[in-house]
Order: sequence, then structure tokens, then C-alpha cells
Amino acid sequence: MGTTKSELFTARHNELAKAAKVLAHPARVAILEYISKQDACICNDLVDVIGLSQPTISQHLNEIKKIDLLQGNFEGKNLCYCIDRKRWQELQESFQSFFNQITLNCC
Amino acid sequence: MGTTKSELFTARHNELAKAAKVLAHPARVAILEYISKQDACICNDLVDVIGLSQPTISQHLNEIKKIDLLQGNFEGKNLCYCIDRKRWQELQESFQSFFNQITLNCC
DNA sequence: TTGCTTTATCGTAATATTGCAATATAATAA
DNA sequence: TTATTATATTGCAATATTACGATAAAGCAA
Repeated sequence: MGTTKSELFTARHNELAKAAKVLAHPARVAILEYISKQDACICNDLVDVIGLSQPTISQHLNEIKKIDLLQGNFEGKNLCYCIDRKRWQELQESFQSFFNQITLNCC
Repeated sequence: MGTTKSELFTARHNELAKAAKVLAHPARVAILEYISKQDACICNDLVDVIGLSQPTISQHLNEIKKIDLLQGNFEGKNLCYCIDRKRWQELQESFQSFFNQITLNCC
């Protein structure tokens, strides 16, 4: 118990849920918003901008990376994180088509 | 520890995260999709359709209710759950504007 | 009334998430 | 070489989530 029974659901449902899980923390929403507005991003900025500790920020970045939303390139000692636009768009379309499928209402 | 530090984030970020959290479980995605396609919905259907126990379904419905996405009316002994279209649209717009705000990319 | 059906709630176990101090790693700067 | 800086990883504590059996509540059917 305590574990999601993923085997009961379709791949599409599991994937949407997985993406939503990443957005299910305000820090990650804020991080994504911040990165999306920078033309260069250094993680250490994030510690100041977000207000969580460096390990915690690093952990959140990792969650975002897991769904392939981040491209990260080391530029010397600095790490430049960017949004993977293609993946971003994919997710956008997933959410969009989920929200668009409402048709009928009985009440 | 273990608790999200909501006070660090804007209301908008917290609210988007809260909505995302509801979508962050495939059962709830499936439930919402199912309800949205019915013109009448009885919870007991969901137990068969989803494949989780009745208490678990009831719990998931409660999570969805918490963000005001469901209207529920008892019709005799049966409970008719419906999507609250207005709220649904609100959330759709929140996600849409979040995904639309990507502007620059450094990589 | 008794029994049946439907949904909600309680209690609890298993697992996941959040957060951070401490530490490790790896590159640059002096 | 020895700092210094930036990021990642480890380990752990606190809390949250997921799931379900048992039970309660509330209506209908007989």
C-alpha cells in the first residue's frame, strides 16, 4: 500500500499524472517560470530567488529533469539550465487536450 | 520538515500547484475523464471502471472536490457527480497561461 | 421492521515527498 | 598547490499520500 497502482491506468493517464506531479509543487512552478524568463540560468540564483536551501533546489531541479523538461549545460563551473521547448510544448498539448475533452454535464 | 513551505510562494504559484496535485494521480485523471464523458455519474460505476476499492475512489473524489471541480447532488440514494464547468475553465486557463509564458531560451 | 445498496468515514500500514545539514565533487581563482 | 564557488549526493526527520478493511450512515425495497 501507499504506492500508486499505475498498472490500472492507461499510459496516457499515467503520463499526464506524472507531468502534473512535477507541477504539483509551488517551488517547481516558480523555478520553471523563472527559468523560462531568463536567457541564462544559474542554479545558485534560484537559491536566492526561491528561498529554499541549495540541496532542496537541486532536488526540485532533478524532479523537473525527470520528465525531460530541462536541458542543462555546464559552462565552466556554472550550470546553465534551460527549458526544453519541444518537451514543454508536448506537455502543453497533453494538458490542453485533457481540459478540452469535457463535453456533457448532467447537473 | 516534510511540509511544503507555501509561504515562500505567490498565491498564483500555490494555486497552480494545488490544482496540479489533484491531476497528479492517474486515478483522478481517469475519474475526471470518465465523469466528463457521462451525462450522469454514479460513484459505484467508478469502482468498476477504475478498479480501486470504494473507499479509495471516495477519497480521490474528495481530493477533486477540494478544488471545487465537482458538483455532487444526491438523487435518492444515488450520488450524481458532475464537473463544475466554470471551475474547470478557470483551471484550464491557469494551466494555459502557465504554459504560454515561455519566452526565451538560452541553449 | 429487516435487509440491501450506495457512499462516507475511521483506522492503519506502506510508501512517497519535502526539506535541510553535512558532505562530496568538480571546476575556477589565487 | 590551496582556497573558493557551484552543484550534487547522502542521510535523516517530519509530514503527506495511497490504499483498503471495517464500519457507519442513509436511503430504498420487501
